[in-house]
Amino acid sequence: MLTPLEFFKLLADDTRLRCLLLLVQEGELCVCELMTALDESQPKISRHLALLRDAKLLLDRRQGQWVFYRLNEAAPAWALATLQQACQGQTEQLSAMQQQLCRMGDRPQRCC
Amino acid sequence: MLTPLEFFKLLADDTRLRCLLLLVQEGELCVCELMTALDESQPKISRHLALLRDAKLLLDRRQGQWVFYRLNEAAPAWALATLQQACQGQTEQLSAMQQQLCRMGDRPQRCC
DNA sequence: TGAACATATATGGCAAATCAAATATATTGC
DNA sequence: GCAATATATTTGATTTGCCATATATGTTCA
Repeated sequence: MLTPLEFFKLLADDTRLRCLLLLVQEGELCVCELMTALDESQPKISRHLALLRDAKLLLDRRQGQWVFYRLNEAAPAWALATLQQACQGQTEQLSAMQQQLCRMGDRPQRCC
Repeated sequence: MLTPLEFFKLLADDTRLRCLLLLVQEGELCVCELMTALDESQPKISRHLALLRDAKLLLDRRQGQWVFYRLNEAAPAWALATLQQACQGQTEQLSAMQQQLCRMGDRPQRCC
């Protein structure tokens, strides 16, 4: 079970926090989309997503060559609420990342 | 201005998190009360409280030989809401600390 | 009054532990 | 083989705790 301390340690990193908040807004993104939106390297993104998945904050699914990550709605209610609220303290950075996403060409199709 | 990242870094430490959550519940406590409730050394408590005060999450006031700390209600709304919610993920640890407080003899009187 | 002492809190220095980035390499599916 | 993703290793930076000590307030008593 996720404790508040473990949860806040996961949020206390810029890369992980930006991944989480962007996923709160966008619903589901693959690693390459997160790389573009955050402008970070692939191993860096992948490693941090793995930590969030191990803590059961994120769920992943493979679709062809892509792995899509999304928020785990079964996470504790207090944790989900905190993520929602953090978006309000980060609006400008979030919209900058969303613009990066929109400019990205060849985004993978979602299905299933 | 406090960013979500800075805020979560402050919460990502057991001593600071327990201080904050206990202050959310109790309203105002001095250093020696926090030492008793958390069972931690005086320099450790003092140093972490100073970080929280520097970030303007806590306010302090001196009354005689004691320094009382309390939550800064002027902190960002999303931060205050997060603290409230974290209490819900920490109820058993919080009540254990409150019991420690109740057992403490010679607690300083508040005034002003 | 003021000297000596007690209590409460803060801080500086240092060693240990933790965390994150970069690079190289491995795996998986087409 | 290629594209997308995952993992291991090394290295460097940041954080934390502990100890000793400093400061600040209060008390006692001559």
